[in-house]
Amino acid sequence: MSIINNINKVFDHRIRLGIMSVLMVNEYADFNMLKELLAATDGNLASHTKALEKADYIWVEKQFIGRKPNTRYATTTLGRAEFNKHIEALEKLINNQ
Amino acid sequence: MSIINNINKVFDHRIRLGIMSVLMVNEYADFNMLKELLAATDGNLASHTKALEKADYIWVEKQFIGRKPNTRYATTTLGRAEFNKHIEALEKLINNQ
DNA sequence: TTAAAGTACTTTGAAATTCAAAGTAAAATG
DNA sequence: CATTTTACTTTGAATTTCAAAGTACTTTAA
Repeated sequence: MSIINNINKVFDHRIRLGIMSVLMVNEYADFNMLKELLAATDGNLASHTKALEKADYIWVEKQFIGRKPNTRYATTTLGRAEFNKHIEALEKLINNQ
Repeated sequence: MSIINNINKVFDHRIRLGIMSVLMVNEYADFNMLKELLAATDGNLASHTKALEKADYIWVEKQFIGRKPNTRYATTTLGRAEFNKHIEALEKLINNQ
């Protein structure tokens, strides 16, 4: 078992780590909120949210606000658990291995 | 300025994060030590050390131990500084953004 | 009222990155 | 001395990342 064993590949990328960090403290965040907070381009953000969706770490809710489409994201139970595991592994790696 | 502004792209990958973590607490680590600690394949480890070298975050010393070649790595001053910045940014992101 | 510009995403495919298999060269083993 | 092992490096296929372009409206403005 290596020292990076519990570091989750899905959270390797800073944008995905950022999305999760936002969603750990906000019940929901919509596309534009994430886009602004992370300074990501549309296409880029879409692919990273899709990767987290595919892993079943976040889920997506599409609705209309007034006449405008709105896409918002939230963590799944699995996502929260995996994120916590990842953070713990990160701390262990950095502080004492 | 986004919430992931000081997250360093070079440290996004778990193997590179692992290499740096090892080298922050060990003055030197050789190829085989890193390979074992990180459970990486030869080619994979070589490309990640090369990436850190290219960024000037680590440097490489090639010597012979007895009759065998030995490649060992150590952090640069820049590497240590950038790693510390990264860790600080990670903590900020995870704990309060 | 309809043309132009903006919003909210999604799709696309080129570019960059990741990865392990294969290669190299010398050492150790039998 | 033939074979295997060690210590890496090279290679290029596979995967991932990225932003430009596309889609489907809505809003503004003439």
